[in-house]
Amino acid sequence: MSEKGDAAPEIRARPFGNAPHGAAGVALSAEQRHALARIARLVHFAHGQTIYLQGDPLTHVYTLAAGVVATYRMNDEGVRHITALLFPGDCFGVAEAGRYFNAAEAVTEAEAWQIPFRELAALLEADPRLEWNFLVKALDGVRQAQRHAILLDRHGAVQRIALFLEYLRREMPANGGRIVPLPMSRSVIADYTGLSLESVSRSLSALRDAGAIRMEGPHAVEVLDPARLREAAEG
Amino acid sequence: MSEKGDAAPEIRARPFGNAPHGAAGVALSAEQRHALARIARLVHFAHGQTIYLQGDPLTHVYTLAAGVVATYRMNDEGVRHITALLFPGDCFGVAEAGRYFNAAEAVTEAEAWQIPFRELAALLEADPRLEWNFLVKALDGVRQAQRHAILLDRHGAVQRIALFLEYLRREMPANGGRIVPLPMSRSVIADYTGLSLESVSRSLSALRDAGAIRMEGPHAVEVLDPARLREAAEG
DNA sequence: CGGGCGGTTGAGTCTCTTCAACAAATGTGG
DNA sequence: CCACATTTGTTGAAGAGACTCAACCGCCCG
Repeated sequence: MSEKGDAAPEIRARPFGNAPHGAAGVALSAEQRHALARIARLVHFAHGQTIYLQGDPLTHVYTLAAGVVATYRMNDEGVRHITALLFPGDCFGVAEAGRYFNAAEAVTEAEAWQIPFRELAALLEADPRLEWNFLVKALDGVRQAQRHAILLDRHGAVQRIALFLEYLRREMPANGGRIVPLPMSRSVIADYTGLSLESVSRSLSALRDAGAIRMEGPHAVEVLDPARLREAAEG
Repeated sequence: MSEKGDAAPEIRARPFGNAPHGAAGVALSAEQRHALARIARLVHFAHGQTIYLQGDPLTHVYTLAAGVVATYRMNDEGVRHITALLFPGDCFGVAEAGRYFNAAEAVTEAEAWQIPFRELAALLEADPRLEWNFLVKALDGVRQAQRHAILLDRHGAVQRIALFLEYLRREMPANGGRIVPLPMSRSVIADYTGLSLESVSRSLSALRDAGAIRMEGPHAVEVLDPARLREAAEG
C-alpha cells in the first residue's frame, strides 16, 4: 500500500487515437490531478470489504490507487458474475439512471480516490481536456469488457485460464512478467472466468503438468514457457 | 430505411446520473446534431457488407441511423466472436492506439453517419456538453458489454437464447413487444451467444415446444408467455 | 491443539458440440 | 414461369468435456 499514487488521482488507459490532441493521450496533467485531488478523498478498504452494492444511489466515482477491486452482478439465482477486475489507475462506479450498475468489493486491501459525482460532472464540463481523458478511459473499459466476453466465449476451461493468466500478466507486471501474482481466491477466478472453482484448480494443474507454468504457492505462478501458455490459450 | 434519422446524427443511451446537467441526459440538442451533421456523411451499407476490419487505421467513428450492424473479433483460430450488435442510435468505431479494435459488418442493409475522427475530437474539445453525451454513450457501451458477458456466463443454451430474446425485445420493440424480429442469421446469433448454430436452432425449438414463443418464420418470434420466457432465462 | 477455510483431486452425470443427413427457402438462368 | 443449385435452417446420434457431489490435504487462526 501507500505507493506514489497517494499525492493525487491517476488514470491509466491505452490511448484511443494515435495522438488525439498531440498529447501523450492517457495520463493526467499535473493540473488535472490537482483539480481532482481537491474534490476527491483517499479512502481505505479492507480485504473483502464491500464498497457499494448494485442498485445503490450513485454518489461517488472512484479511481483505484492501490490494491485490487472487483465489480460484480448477481445472476438472478444467486450466482455471482464478476464483470471486471480493477487495478491501480482504473476507474469504477458505473451507474445507470443514478444507480450503480454493479456492486464493488475490495479483493485485496485497497486504496481508492473517492470523487463526488456531481462535482466531477461540473469539473468535466469546465475542462474538456479532462473530460476527454475520462472518455478515453471509458472506451478503455469498453475494450476491457469485450476482451472479457471473448475470454468467456472460449469453451475449454484450460484455454480460459491460460487467457486469464495472460490477461493478469499484462495488468500486473511483476519480476519482468515471469511471475504472475494471483491476489484473489479461486472462487474469484471462477466467477470471473465463468468456471466452477474445481475447474479453475484443475486447469491450473493441467498447465503445470504441461510445463507451461510453475505454482509459486497458491497466489502466484511463474510462467516457464510463454509460447506453450499462449498455445494453450488458443487451442 | 430512410427514417427520421436522416436529417442529422442521433445518439441513444440510458442516462448515467439522475439529471447530470439538469438536462434530459441522453439525446443530442438540435445544435449538437447540426454541428455533427456538418462534419458527418450519411453512408449506405448493403446486407453483409464489411465496414472496416480489425486493425485498420482509425479514420471515422459511426453512429447508426438505420439497420443492424455487428462488431466482431477473430478468436485466434478463425472463430468469430461478435462483441456487439448495434441498433439505430448506437455508435461504433472503438479503437486502440489508432487502430480499430473490432471489425464491423452490416447485418442488414444499414445507414450510418460517418464522422471523421479528427474533426470529431476537435468538436468535442470545443463543446463539453457534446463531449459529455459521448461519454455517457461510451459508458452505455460498457454496460452493454457487461450485459453481454453475463449472457455468455449462463451455462445453459436455452437460458442464453431466452436472455438473448429478452435483450432483443428491449432493443427492437415491435408490435408492442410481442413480436421480436430476428433480423440476423442463426450463425450471427451463435457467434453472439457463444453457442453452435445447431444449439441455437435447438434452443429456439425448445422454447417453442415449452409454449414460451411461437416462430413467425425464421426471422421473427412472437412471445406467447413472457413469464415462462423469463423463467427459462433464469434457470 | 482443534476447528474452519481454501485448495486440490477423484468418479459419475449431464449437456453441448461435432458430424451428418435432411428440409426449406432463396435466387438464377433457361 | 419453372427447374435447379445454393444457401439457410432443422433434426438426429455419438462423443467429449465441464459440472456436481464428495473426500482429502494443508494452512491459518483462535
